[in-house]
Amino acid sequence: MFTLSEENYLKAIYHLELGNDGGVSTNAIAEKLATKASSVTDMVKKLSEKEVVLYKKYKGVTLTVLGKTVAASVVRKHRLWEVFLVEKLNFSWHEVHEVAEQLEHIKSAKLINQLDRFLGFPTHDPHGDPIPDKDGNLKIVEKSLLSTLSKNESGICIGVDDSSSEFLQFLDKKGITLGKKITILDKEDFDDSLSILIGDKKLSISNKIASNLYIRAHTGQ
Amino acid sequence: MFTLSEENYLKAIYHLELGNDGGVSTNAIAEKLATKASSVTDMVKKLSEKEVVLYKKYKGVTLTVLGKTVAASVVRKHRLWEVFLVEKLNFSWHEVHEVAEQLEHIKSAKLINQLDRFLGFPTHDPHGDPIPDKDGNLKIVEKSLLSTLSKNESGICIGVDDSSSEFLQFLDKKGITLGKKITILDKEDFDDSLSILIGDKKLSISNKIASNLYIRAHTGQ
DNA sequence: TATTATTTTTAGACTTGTCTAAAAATTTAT
DNA sequence: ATAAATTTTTAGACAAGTCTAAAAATAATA
Repeated sequence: MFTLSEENYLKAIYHLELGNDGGVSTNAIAEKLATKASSVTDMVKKLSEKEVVLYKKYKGVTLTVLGKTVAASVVRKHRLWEVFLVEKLNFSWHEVHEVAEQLEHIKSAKLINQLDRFLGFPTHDPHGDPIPDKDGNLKIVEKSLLSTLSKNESGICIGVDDSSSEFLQFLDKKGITLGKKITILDKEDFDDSLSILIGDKKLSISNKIASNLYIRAHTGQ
Repeated sequence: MFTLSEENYLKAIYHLELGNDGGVSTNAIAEKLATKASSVTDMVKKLSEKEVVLYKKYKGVTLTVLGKTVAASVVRKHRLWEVFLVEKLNFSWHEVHEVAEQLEHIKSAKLINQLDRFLGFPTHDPHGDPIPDKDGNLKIVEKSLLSTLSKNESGICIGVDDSSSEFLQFLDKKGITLGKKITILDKEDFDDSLSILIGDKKLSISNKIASNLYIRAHTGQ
């Protein structure tokens, strides 16, 4: 069994490993968890003894298979709870993270299995991130940043890169939500801003926005 | 803000105060929380500084108004989550306590308000215990132990005194659930066992069982 | 009321998770 | 390749919450 703190470390390492390919550095973990490098060293030693990470002094850490399973289960719980909050309790997508950070540590296999069923076995959370299955496996969906599409191409909005509360609220205001079809009407060479069609509305968005929106290719119609 | 431990102490004192009228003793708290008297003394001092309990050495503790509010809010959360688990996630009433013990510490006013609405503003948990409202007030329902009814009297089963897993599972097996009408067919002087009618079934139950079931008087029919 | 028994508190220690400051290792740059 | 900069680890300290063992206060009893 793992403490709340241990679970948070495993989750942080899990997320960092998805970005970087090699081992994860002490400083990277410290930054992610808003703690100090010395604290990370201490904890990483403990996790190493529990055989959930591989650790060599000064060489960073990697999750073991066991560690990856534990981390994925925490992520699974986090994302299922996010779906619950949005679908059942009328939270907006920018409000769910903080609460899910607490709920993800509740220990009960039955709870999470029944929650999964109650929600209809969702595959993605309200930000478009995939929900690991019971074995910790993620369904990979082919996705591209909106900013990489060319004029007249279109796709379905399936997620965000930056999921900060500010960005999500901005998207709400503009009417940009998951599942909506987006078509590039025009690209401005000058500042790389885009003119897009979303639903039946025309919008102009900056390149910064377009570089934070994930799109699934939309074939036909 | 209160820690998980502080909340558990406040909740324990809250429950003990409902039984006893005067102050709550150190040993009583220790027993309830399965901890040592010395630990209780330490914590009680801290709670006293935070002005949630009144404490005089060797004289026991009492909740302040603030303390009572905090404790009631924890109990409210516990019981709402229990309703959620039973009504929405198909838990049996004997399975909910352990999980609710964890969920009751999640901090989010919006979460609990929305959960309350989602559940249809329930007034009682799956064991028949009343759910405090937002201000911490309980709706008192006139209730009597089944063992105090006389022959031919009847009532509605509204709760249990002993909510141990074993007892709840026993009731399940016998088909005794909340809301069911119970009529006393006969009382046995010899061992105070009862012959009762529940639904359309006749049952014989011991006095020990009858002393753990709460009944609301049932007028008419 | 004096003595015994019980309850409660104090004192000191331990664990978990964190921190600061300093030392050691590694990486970068001259 | 040596010096400077950065990263990481160690050493020692602290707060929260718990424990054991001993001391102090209260309650019960003869």
